[in-house]
Amino acid sequence: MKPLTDRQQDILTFIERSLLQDGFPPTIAEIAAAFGVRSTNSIRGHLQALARKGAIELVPAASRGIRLLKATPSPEQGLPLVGRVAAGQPILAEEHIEGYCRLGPELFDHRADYLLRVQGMSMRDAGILDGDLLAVQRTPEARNGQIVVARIHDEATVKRLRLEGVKAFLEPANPDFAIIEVDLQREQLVIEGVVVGVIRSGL
Amino acid sequence: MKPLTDRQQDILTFIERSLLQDGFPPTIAEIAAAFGVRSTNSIRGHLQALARKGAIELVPAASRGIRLLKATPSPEQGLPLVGRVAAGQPILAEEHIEGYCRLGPELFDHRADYLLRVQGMSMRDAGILDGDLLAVQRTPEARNGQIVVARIHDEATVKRLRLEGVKAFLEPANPDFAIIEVDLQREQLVIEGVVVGVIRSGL
DNA sequence: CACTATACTGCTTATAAAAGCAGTAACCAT
DNA sequence: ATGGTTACTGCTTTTATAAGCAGTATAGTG
Repeated sequence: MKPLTDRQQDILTFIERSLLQDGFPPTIAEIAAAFGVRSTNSIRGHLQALARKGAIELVPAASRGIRLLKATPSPEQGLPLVGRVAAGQPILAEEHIEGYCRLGPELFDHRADYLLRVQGMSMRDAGILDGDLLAVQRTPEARNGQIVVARIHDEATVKRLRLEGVKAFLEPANPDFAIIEVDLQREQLVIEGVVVGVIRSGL
Repeated sequence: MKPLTDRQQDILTFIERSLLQDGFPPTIAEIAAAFGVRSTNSIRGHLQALARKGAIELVPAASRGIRLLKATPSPEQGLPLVGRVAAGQPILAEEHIEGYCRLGPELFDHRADYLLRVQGMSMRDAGILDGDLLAVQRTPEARNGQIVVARIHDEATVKRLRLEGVKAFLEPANPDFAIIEVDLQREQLVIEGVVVGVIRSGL
């Protein structure tokens, strides 16, 4: 991150204190008033600079649309919740992160690194339903029979892994879906992580 | 503090989650949109009720001027995890509490009060398996079709609730188990809470 | 020198958002 | 019945706020 100017640092500190005191971020006009500046435009420039440098995020057209990125208001921000995973992009790319869930990574038997929202019913019989959140541990290694997050043909999928010699099978837990067969000598199978837990909130 | 209505509780939870995800509170219009309500006025009423009951504070004439007063109930220790429930004893009796799980009660669509460990496979087809943790909201009211924690003959059980006149049916989600029929005129059915989420950690 | 970044003034404009007013309807308690 | 609370619709008005445009001044840099 590029270094902040003194003025930018002061403004950032003011935003953090406002957030703690008021419970919500200040408006641009409030910042200007606090610094004795008569024009909001100056502050806007500073905010845009802070956004460029990655210190904050500005939500367009939203009042008080300032989001602190680096400084976490609560010490533990929780696990990142990943939504749709686009083809050809890493899972933890920032644009996929829908939010953060405050839960301890040690809640599960194995440490979870992030949460992934399930799409579809292909793992129904394993008790994994559409819309569930999967707690995923980020690891390239998976054992036979584990439920994994795999990437095949640039598409992310959740299946049970079965390894037999040079072939890998990605087995759904639902007879309505087909087993995906991968010839490891010709195709690439990337294991993004193993599923260590399930969370369902839509009840 | 006066008890909140279901609607008020839902809105409070939504505000908490917005705050965690966005970094600032929602506008009244955003809350209305999230709940599919066409008039912002209804939400204003709810917010004023929440302010009257001391759950939030409203900053007049300020956009997103919602301040949470009651910080999340157990910020440090998390939700209590209840193990086996003995006959004739309240669920949250201290001797049943196995431990505390560090997760925010606002993680689920409705606020969870405690976690309960599932015994048996009677709700298998609802994606609830043996050993899962259920997030339970403590309420004596349940709607038709909700999965509830009920107490019948001094024994706690998790089933889907179906109400038909003076009879209540506790339906398992597994053809291997029998439906429990309760005549409300002769027997007492105590609803301990409704299931608002599922957590599975043994994967 | 031209060129860029920082830091500001002083307006205007568009819109986001709170606040107000007048209703309807259901439910509950007295 | 009567009043209170909850829960909503559908408008209008007012103000809070972001965003845009046109400038000024200072300092550093190749």
